[in-house]
Amino acid sequence: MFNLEATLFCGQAFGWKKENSTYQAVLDNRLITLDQENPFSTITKDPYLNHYFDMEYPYAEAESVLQKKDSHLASLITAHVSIHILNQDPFQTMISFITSQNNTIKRIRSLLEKLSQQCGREVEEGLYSFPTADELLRHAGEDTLRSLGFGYRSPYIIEAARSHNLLEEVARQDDEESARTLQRILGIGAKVAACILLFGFGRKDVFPLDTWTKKIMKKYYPTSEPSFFSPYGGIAQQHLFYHERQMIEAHW
DNA sequence: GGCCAGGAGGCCT
DNA sequence: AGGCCTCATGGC
Repeated sequence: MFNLEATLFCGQAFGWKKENSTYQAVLDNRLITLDQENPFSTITKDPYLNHYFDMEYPYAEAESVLQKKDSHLASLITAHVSIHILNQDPFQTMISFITSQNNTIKRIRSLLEKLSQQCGREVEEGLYSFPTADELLRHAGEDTLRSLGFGYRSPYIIEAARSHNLLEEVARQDDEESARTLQRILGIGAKVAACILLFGFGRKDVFPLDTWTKKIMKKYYPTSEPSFFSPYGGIAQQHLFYHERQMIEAHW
């Protein structure tokens, strides 16, 4: 059991939709439908979903270590129950977080959906898979991406698709070296590289530093660095980020 | 209500 | 330090 809502909508994945009383996404050319009331039986029965939702990772232990480290995080983890880090496809993760730069979650979701419609396969009426690198390059050039609204990120996405073979190297390298490898791709800097490693390669100790998490560090941990949360920086970051987003949404 | 800056989970030059 | 695509948002 974990917090599915937080896991799906706290900014690590952009393809899930809340539809009637279900959550839906296309994963690996398959339409996945989870019942909001009872999603976990579906997940645990399906080996693919079991891995996608990272059910094999010992979250209880990681959370316990983080809770002992600091009281702020302790209360957040207690409140959130458990947020999992999804094992997403590395290529999809790379394109998604290139798209995310200087952008809002709403627009990121919309852009990636358009990209899937343009380049992916229609798995069910109106529902498209996320394209592979080859599919993307076959069905879209820089001009197509610009017309879809990707703006200056368009050449970055083409470049990343052409460089998708680097992802195999990344998988074999440690956190620091793999971050450097990713940053060889035009349009990928330190922040986007960190997101790809955490959300596409399960690197639980990578802590993406962006405008939000920098503010969070300044506010709650003015004398600490993200390495304070090691070896679970990525998990800590999810709880800190999710909480800060909640505060803003609650303000409405 | 309409207009217009400044910002949005960065990165490049 | 500035510029970049585009769009939703808030301030006048």
